[in-house]
This record gives sequence, structure tokens and C-alpha cells, in this order.
Amino acid sequence: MKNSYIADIFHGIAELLEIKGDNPFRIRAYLRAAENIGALKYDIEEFAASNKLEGLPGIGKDLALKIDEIIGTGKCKSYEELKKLVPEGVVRMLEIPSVGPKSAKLFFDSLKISSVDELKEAALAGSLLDLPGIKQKTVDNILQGIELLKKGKERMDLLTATTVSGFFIDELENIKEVSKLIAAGSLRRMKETVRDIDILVASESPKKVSDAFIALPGVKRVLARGDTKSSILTDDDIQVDLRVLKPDSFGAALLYFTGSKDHNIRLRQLAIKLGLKFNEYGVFDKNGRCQASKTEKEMYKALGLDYIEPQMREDSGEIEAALEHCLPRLVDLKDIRGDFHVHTDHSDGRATIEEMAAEAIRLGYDYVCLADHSQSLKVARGLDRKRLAAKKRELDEARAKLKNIRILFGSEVDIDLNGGLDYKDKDLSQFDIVIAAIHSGFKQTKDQLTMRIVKACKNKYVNIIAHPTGKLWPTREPYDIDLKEIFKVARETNTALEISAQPYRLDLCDVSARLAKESKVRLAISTDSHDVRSMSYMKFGVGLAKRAWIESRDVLNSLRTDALLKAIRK
DNA sequence: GCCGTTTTCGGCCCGACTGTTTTCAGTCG
Repeated sequence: MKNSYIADIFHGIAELLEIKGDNPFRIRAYLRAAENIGALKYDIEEFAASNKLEGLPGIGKDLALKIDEIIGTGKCKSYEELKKLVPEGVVRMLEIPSVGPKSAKLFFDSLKISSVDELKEAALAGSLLDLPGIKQKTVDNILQGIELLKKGKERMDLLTATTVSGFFIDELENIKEVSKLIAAGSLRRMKETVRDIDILVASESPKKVSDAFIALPGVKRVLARGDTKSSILTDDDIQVDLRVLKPDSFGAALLYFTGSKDHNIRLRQLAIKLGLKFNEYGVFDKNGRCQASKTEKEMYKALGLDYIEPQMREDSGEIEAALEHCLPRLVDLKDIRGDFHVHTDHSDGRATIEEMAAEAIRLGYDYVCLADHSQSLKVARGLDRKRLAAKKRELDEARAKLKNIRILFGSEVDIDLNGGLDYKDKDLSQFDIVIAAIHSGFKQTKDQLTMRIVKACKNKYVNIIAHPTGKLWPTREPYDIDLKEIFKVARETNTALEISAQPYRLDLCDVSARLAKESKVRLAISTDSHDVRSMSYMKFGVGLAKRAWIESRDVLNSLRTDALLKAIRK
């Protein structure tokens, strides 16, 4: 049974209790349990089997019993009972922006509305106006909310988010009242996907900034407009939130606005224990005297914590580590000495060997590995032996010409359906670096897929496994493989696993990469670039690595050239 | 429903904005 199955049930219970109007703290207990179970690294059945459920955070006697019940029967009786009271469609209404549990309950109790479509009909027919506290403006908001819901409030990839936030930051920078500004929220935490853009501004004239913000080009609709907080929707239906505060509380505001929500809640709880108050304006003592506010570092210090980098702020152990002064020193973009996974126009890349190498020089790298596709990957113009030799000749010419970079001769070799490689060992032996990857047969069983990667790791010429789970967001789910087994073999065979920095891949993901690190597997952060521009995506891969608590010593491409070539020997 | 280096009972994060109200509940992040 999957952890997410149990988490979903608890989440469902919380939603139903909300609509029922139950004790909010009881609801929060279910939500917290659901989140904790969802974030669990190991199978919850292992905890259940050894009677250790109650040791898990947010799990007490009652919820432990419910978990046992779900593992035993596949169902939770109290959840089934609740579902009888509230139709599925009423729960769905909670997804409409501006409709919460109180409204959903009101519509259901008084008008028997039990689906989003019925709510829309009632709103258009004017029958909602008969309800207490509902006037035309609220009805309009509900209709707009339904429209937004139907469009789907999709998450966006980091590249899109960076581009959108970059546009607004450039525009806001032109306003003379703006003294500081930064993109905060999940984009600053480098979450794999982002739902909305949060921008924080320091200014002595918040009103002027907010006025200018909602008047910017590309703003389709103003969702909220206040003295310090405004929200808009862009022409592409992306929500952008702006928060304007006085420069004095910039650190406090940045901390608050970066999140995550769970991280902030933990900080506030910690503050209460210390007799302090913690909000977006600062840390305050009992008498309301400000203890810290200007920088994030000060804010953490006021709680007795070391500074926590944004990417780690997920309440996944970072607060405990900061209390005990044992946070890892995370890998940084400036630690990266090269890129292993770069394609050229010899296979499906759009730039020449020289152009890609020149970009590597511009990025300050020591080396770049030009790893084109192997022969059987026809769609990507994979190289046969003859074209491989031609590439090698051109590569040697580039080497002679460009002295400031070590150009490594590599290949992204296809792993076939049985775990064999697309070149014979004799051909593989000529490469400086061999990257192996699966490009077909994604629908095989977990055992088959795992076996293919394990077999590739065991080949003495394979140095790196590229995009290990095959995820392609949002179209392709990661394929089902036994990561634990792969980590074990990768470590034994000195094979590195890739963190693909491609915004659509980001594979391994943060959670898996952290497990890989804990399993002492070496990681290679690579861009899988097919053009010059995307070599700058390295920042996304490093962001992901930071989320996975990865340090530079865990990263293959933080090594200098000589150390690297020594480290990859099998 | 959970939890405890002030606690096994009585707390539980905090504030902004909106729309409806004459002071606040609901929603959101």
C-alpha cells in the first residue's frame, strides 16, 4: 500500500470535516498527518509492522489505529461514513477560488447544490442571492472562480516562472520608489514546478508601487488590491502576487514570503516557545520590541538558528539541523566545473562542437563533455561508428583551437530493452565519459526497467546514468523503478546518477536525489543541452541539488579535470 | 486529533484583503 493512498484518505477526511464545520484543530491534525505521511521517505507499512506508527510526527493513538485499519482493510470506516453525509461534488466546489468550506456548506445545506455545474447554474439564475451574506459581487466572484477552475490552474515549469517573474521584476525596477525587489515563493525555493509568482518589494511608498504594478502591461485582471498586498492575473492566466513593505522589515518579509508554509509555521511555533512573536514584520519580544527584521540571517539568529538556504525550507529536518548547527554546506553554482551532458549538431543538437565548447568557456568551466546519441536512436540522428569517427576528428580540431577548456569525448548511449548497450565495449572504450540512458520501453515492468539500469551500471565503461526515471513534465510520469536497488548498485559500481537540470526533466527529483546522497551515490548535475542557451539551465539543476541537501563533495562535476578523470575510473 | 525542558489539559501560526457588514466572517497564502 502506498503512503500516498493513506495520505489521500486523511486529506479527504480533513476536507469533509471542514465542510461539516468540525473543530479546526482536529482538521489541521488530519492535514498535518496527511502531509507527514506523504513526505515519508519509507513505506509506512514498515512502521506499522514494527508498531512504530505513533513515533511518527503528527500521528497519535487514534490516527495510528486508522492507519492500521487502512493497511488491513484498504478502507477507513469513519471516512466512508463522512462521505455518506457530503456528496463528492460538494468537496469539488472547494477547488473554486473564493469558495471555501463555509460557502460550500451553505450552498449544499440551503439549496441542495452538490456540484460545480449546479453552482454555476444557481449563480446564473440568481438564486444564490437569496442566501444570507451573498450579493451580486460574491456571485460574480464565484462565476469567475468557476471559469478559472475550468481552465485549470496548472503549475508551470521553472523556466516559464523565471521568465514571467523576470518580466515583472524588470518593469518594477524602473519605478523610482522601489528600493529592493526579489522573486520569493516557491520559485526562490526552486521547487520543481511553481503555481504562482511572488514578488517582494521594499519601498517607503507602497501605494505608488502597488498602483504601478496593477497598471503594468500584461495584467489582465486585478484579483486583490491593498496597501501592502496585491494580486493580478496575467494575459496567460498566471497569478502574480506583489507584497510591498518598508525596507526595515525586508528580511522578515522575505522569509515570510519565501515560505514554505510549513517551514514558516515551524518558525512561529519555535518563537512562541521562546516567548517571542514571529511575523512578516520581524521577531518581537513580549513587550513588542523588535528583535530582528532587516535580514533573514538576523531573523533565524533571533530564534537560535543558523541561516537556512531557501531551497531547504520545507520543514524536512532543516530546522532541527539549524538548531544543532549541523546544516550541510550546500553545493553552489560556482562549485560547478563542467557539464557532462551536452549534444551537438552531430546528433540532435543545434550547435557545433566549437559553439558548445565556447559557451562552456564563457560559463567559466574547466571541461565540457560532448555526449551525442548512439546509433540506434534514429529519431535523434544517433551516431554509427563511421559518423562517430568523423565527430572525433572535428572534436580534435576544436581541442587544438580552444585551449581554455578540456573538451571530453562522450556519448549518451542507449540502453536496449534487455539492458544491453548500443555500442560494443571496444567502441565504448574510446570515450572519456559514457552516459547511459533509457529512451524506449518505458512500459516494461518495474523489475525489467530496474534490471536494465542495473546492468548498465555494471558495464565497466558506463560512468553516468542519465535522467534515471525518464520523467518528462507534464506529459510523462517517471517510470517505475526500484531506486533503492539502483542506488546500491550505482554505489558498488562507482556509477554516478544524473540530476538533469532540464526544467522539463529535473530527474532525479529532489526527494530521490536526497536518498541517493544518503546512499552515498555520486551525482552528476547536467543540462542535457541541445543548444547554447540551455547550458545556462545548470542553475535549475543546482537548485534541485540544494533542495536535496547535496554538498559539492557529492557532485561529480564539482571536481577539477584531473580529479574527475581519476574519480570516474571503475 | 496531537502534544509536552513552563503543560497530561488546554492550547494549537499569523496577517492581509474582500464583501458583507456597522464590527466581522470567510478565504487565502
